[in-house]
Amino acid sequence: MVECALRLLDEVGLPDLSMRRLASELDVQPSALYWHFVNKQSLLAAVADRILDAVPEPDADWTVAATARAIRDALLAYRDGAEVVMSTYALRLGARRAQAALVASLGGAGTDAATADAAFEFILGHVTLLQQRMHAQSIGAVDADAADPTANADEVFEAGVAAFAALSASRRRV
Amino acid sequence: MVECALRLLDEVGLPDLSMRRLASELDVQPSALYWHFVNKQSLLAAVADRILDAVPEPDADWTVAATARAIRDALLAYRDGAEVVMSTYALRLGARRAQAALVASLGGAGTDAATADAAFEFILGHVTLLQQRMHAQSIGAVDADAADPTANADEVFEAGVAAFAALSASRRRV
DNA sequence: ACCTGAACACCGTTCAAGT
DNA sequence: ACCTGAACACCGTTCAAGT
Repeated sequence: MVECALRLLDEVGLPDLSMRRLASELDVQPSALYWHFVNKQSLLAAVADRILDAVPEPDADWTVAATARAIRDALLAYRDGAEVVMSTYALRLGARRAQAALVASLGGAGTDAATADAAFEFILGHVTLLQQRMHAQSIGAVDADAADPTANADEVFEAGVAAFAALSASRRRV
Repeated sequence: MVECALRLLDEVGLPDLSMRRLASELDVQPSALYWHFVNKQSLLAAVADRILDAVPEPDADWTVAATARAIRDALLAYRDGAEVVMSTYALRLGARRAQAALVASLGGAGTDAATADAAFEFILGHVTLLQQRMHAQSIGAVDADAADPTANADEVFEAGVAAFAALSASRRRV
């Protein structure tokens, strides 16, 4: 059922992922879904967890850049993946996993927890905006003369990662 | 009319900011709104621009930290402010203003544009998550024994800002 | 344990018609 | 130029009742 929701998300996007549509995809009445999940929020939280399952276990041998890229790629693997994770982040059902991976890469606990959180917030913001632009582009709701907005996404991402990696390196020197 | 939408947003939050509700607040039929805006998206884009109007003009004398804080505070000034800006960011109707301010603070054009974009993505991600947690808390949809999730938000924000400020400083040294 | 059927209180958007 | 009235095709969620 979460699998079906994940597949549907990738097909139609978050705005069109409705309980009714998911139900009909499962050949079931909409009300049937509420035996399995109390509401749509918790269904989406389960979907968000599944998306972040692709992030590898925390490992201190990974660089911040590598971990950041792994998280980014997990979010990019499904349409509107970042927005789903963001919208259910408050419930903290998954996410910890990704943050733990970042903490490990930053090389230490304690003082680096805040930096890991900040790095995670950057990644989520980055990918959400990127996926939004991808959608706007597919709709054609963008100036035709404007340059492909997703073209320099990698450059921006690397700039952000470089900032956090530099901070991490300077701390290690201390 | 945008003013009314802004006020309503702050009162009821983004999920409850419907065209129908806004219409009734204006003592008008819902269909009347569509003479002024083609759809809800463009109405929200206008609201997003209004939110970012509070960000000061680009000024090279401002530090990255100061500019970042100004943007954060503009987003925090209205309920769900960051989410509104994110959801309409693809259209690029405002946002440029905030990014220009960051570019100026980073002290230069060209090579720092990507860093400014990354910093902006961090701020948006940070505040979106913060406001989401604030909402979850007001609903009580969070473990009662968990520590106030907004408590260390400042620390996380400063850690992120420090990362971008450090990168900017090291570039200046070159 | 798991699902149906029917209802409740909503949505965004369109469009002829009014003034 | 600006708004109404009525409709269309949807929503999330609840709850008695079925099996």
